[in-house]
Amino acid sequence: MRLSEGFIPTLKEIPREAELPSHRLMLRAGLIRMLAAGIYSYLPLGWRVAKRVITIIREEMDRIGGQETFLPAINPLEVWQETGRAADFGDMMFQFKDRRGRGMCLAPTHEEVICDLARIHIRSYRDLPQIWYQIQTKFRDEPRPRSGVLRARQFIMKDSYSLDAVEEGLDRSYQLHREAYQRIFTRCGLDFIIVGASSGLMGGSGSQEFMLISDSGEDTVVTCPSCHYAANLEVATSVKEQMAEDAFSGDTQLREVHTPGKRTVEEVSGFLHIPKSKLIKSLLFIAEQGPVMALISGDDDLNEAKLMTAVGAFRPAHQEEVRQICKAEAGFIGPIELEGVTILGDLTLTRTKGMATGANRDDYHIVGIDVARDVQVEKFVDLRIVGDGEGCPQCARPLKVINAIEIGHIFRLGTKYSQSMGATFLDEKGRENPIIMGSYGIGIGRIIAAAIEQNHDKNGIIWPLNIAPYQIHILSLNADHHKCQTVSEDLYQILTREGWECLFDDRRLRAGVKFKDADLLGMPIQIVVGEKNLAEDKVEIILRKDGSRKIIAIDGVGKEVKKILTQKK
RNA sequence: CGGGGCGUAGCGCAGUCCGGUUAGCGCGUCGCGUUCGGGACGCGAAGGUCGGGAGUUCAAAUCUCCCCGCCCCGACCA
Repeated sequence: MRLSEGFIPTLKEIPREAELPSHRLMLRAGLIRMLAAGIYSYLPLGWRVAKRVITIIREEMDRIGGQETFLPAINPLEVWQETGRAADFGDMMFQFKDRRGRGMCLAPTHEEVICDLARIHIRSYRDLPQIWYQIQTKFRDEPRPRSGVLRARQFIMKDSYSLDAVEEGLDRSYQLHREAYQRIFTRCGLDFIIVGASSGLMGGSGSQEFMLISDSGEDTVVTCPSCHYAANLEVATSVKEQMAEDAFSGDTQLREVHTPGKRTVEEVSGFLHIPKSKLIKSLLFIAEQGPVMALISGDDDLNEAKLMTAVGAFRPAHQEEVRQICKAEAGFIGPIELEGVTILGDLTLTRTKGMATGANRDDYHIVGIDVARDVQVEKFVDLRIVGDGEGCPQCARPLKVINAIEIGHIFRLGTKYSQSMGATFLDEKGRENPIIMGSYGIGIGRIIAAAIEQNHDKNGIIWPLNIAPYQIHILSLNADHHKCQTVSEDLYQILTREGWECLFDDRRLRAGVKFKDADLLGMPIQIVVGEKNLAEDKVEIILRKDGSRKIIAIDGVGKEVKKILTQKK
């Protein structure tokens, strides 16, 4: 492609709306343009990258026996009501009515559609296993789209679904995907880790995420530098060291103390002169089953994902509800002598003594609590957020808490969807069973953004070879210099004929502009054709990756390019 | 949804507090000339519903109210 003819609008100045390096560079290099919040057009260069990524994904999916389909982006709301996810997604789902008034939506994902196909066509265990996948635009009306293409409202996703007759089949399908994903991300030039994850709205018995470590990431993962433990913060666990000493002993004389106006852990701890770890934070939520109180140590924070796992969907109680249920203001509430509330305690509190918490009476706290003796805890579960430096649950060495970008997620769904939608098959003995499903997603836009996050410098993008929009960028430094023009033109023709994809900067612009654009656009190889070297029938080859330069004879270019591009593959 | 910021030429911004010439600057664009290996220079030109609406006023980019859009923090996030 000639830059003089191409639609590759580069930007010298940083667009105001962009903060992340990847977002800025995607705009500056002319890969994307925003149409509305979280809704982007892919321009020719960006789309070339997307197509490369898609090709890699397609090859690896086909390799594990995946069959590509193309499913509707518009779905009748009904199928989403069957599984209850219309309500789960709520405002996240774009909804509208067709002309007959039928409820429709833009699909945020496709389990329901797959399940519908499966219940119509899968009859026998002989029809299984299956892996169906698609590469499609998905829609989610994110409450807060941000970070460019990383959290968009319309985005391209590869999603696949495995259908199996038996649990071991799911294991195999899951494993196949895991391996395919590793190959996909490796081929895209990404440096990633795999972490244990929460299944969230998807349900199912377990999932893993493919994560790319980056300060720009919106996810938080916990990793152990000593062993292989790695988990999303939502599900991560740890060994909390510091509580050992005085946790299981202390004053157990139960009594109320006057704590006027002392509401927060800070205030109460300071006022009563007891460490924060001896306080119990009592947090009131309204779950579907009714009010729930979560108890955690005063020096911990509640992990809402874990609470969700324990009690299902919930929301914080409103002020009036707190007053009504606990007879006191938030800040003075506690689990003791509390009627009609399900009480969940964090594991670390199980046998603690000498604790303090709210008295369910304004301006009073209770001290001298022996949790086992005094608190009617329904069950003790892990509810706390892991902190940096806490002990690894596997090897006890200090954990690290870091930011990451989620680029893929694989779920063992089980029978959640097949059961609610009646997707069943007959097994060898003629019994009807629900199909066992898995679901596996990859965000194409996220791969692109993540690749840039991981591969750029102050001058621009540094494309990994396999997903670079072009492999070679030829710069003809002086359009008025005859030899410069003919030699660069020849190189462009020859290299293209040899099968390389070339971007050819033949514009009538100053050299500096071309250098800057070449660095910004980030093709792996730059071939500089300029007067100086042409005097000796030579051109310069620059590797974008490390800036290394080599001056070689014009007729040696083909060989040199081949050498560089094939050794990297 | 809560908090904050922003909206003026294609892009980046000044002007708004304290109303008053013809609304500016840099980059980009177009024309002519000089220049030509890391975002050149000179001369000339085009380009604006000052996000939208209503109001106050002799007079509104500027003040008031309402609305819209975008960004950031938080909540949320298969």
